[in-house]
Amino acid sequence: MLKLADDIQAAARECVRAAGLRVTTARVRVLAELTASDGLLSHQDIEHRLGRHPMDRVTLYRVLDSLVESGLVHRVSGNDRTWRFGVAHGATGGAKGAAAGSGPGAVQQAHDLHAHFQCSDCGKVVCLSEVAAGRTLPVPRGYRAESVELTVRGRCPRCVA
Amino acid sequence: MLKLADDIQAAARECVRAAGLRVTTARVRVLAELTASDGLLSHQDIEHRLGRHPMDRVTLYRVLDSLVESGLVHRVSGNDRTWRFGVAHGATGGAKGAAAGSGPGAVQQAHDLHAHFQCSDCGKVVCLSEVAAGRTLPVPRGYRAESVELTVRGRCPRCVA
DNA sequence: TTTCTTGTTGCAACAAAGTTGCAACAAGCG
DNA sequence: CGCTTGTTGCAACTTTGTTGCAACAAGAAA
Repeated sequence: MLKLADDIQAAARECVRAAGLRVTTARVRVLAELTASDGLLSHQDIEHRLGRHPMDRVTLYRVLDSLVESGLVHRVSGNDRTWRFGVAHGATGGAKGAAAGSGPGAVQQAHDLHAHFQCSDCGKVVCLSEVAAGRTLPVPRGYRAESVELTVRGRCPRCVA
Repeated sequence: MLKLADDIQAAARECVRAAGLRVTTARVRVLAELTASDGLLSHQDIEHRLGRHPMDRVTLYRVLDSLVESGLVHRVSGNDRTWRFGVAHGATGGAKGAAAGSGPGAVQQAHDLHAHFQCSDCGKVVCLSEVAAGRTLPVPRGYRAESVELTVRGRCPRCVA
């Protein structure tokens, strides 16, 4: 357990450095937390997970900003008006995969096609790995499409009951 | 022009009543404003459009709530963390064109497949009418899909330049 | 190791967005 | 016309995100 946590921590540190950012404890902790989670985390989720040794709200905002900007993390807005953050795949180099195997949702693709699932009950968001949606979509003339975001809404296993 | 505005107003009034809600000026004004707009409107947009004779912020929140709950209006969250509101298709029975009655019955339309376009520059959101996306999407086992939301991001005609 | 530079953190104060409780009011019904 | 009940507006509050600034630490160089 602690071993795994250390692995994630180390991988996170490596990622932060590789991204050309200064390796600060704040960044490493946040990235590690995101890596350890199975779903995307809201700002508040992260604050909770930091438990004791909390970090200033402002710092968390700025840390997330820097991680997103550097491409290590991506940001998704669910339909509940809150941002959620998750590690951009490829970023962690499989830090978690090494320990957990590549289960469902292990692969995330380019930013071009985000596919997510959000539970309409508990609000949890997870990445859907391989949803092949038509890449070319008809938009009215005059509009220029750049990317597509696809969100499936429904119940997660926990809330299906 | 004023004629058209009156038509929209009257149609809105009719819709509110058909939805089983009390016909109040606040509701009618908001619904008319949404009907008259070509794109979706944020909370703030609506406040602006109310111009003089503004309405209390709280009231606007509650009016929008009631309209959404009754199915007259639908709510979309763009990627800028704000909700936008638009008349649910079929709700106004084409009030913008012909203000006659489409009868009491045909009020609500399928929420199943929302397709929207959001300009990454100015943030404007419009409904894409006929985007046929595969209805069946593969979700991990244990999850139950209920609806799909599809958002295309790019540049609107005004921001393409 | 020590020192220096520069990006980062935490604090305080602020701004924006949304919610709650309550008294006054008006829509719809008889 | 008057009654009942849902609606409105106000004030106060909570949540969420931002800005300016002084203190601090990461990384590189001495």
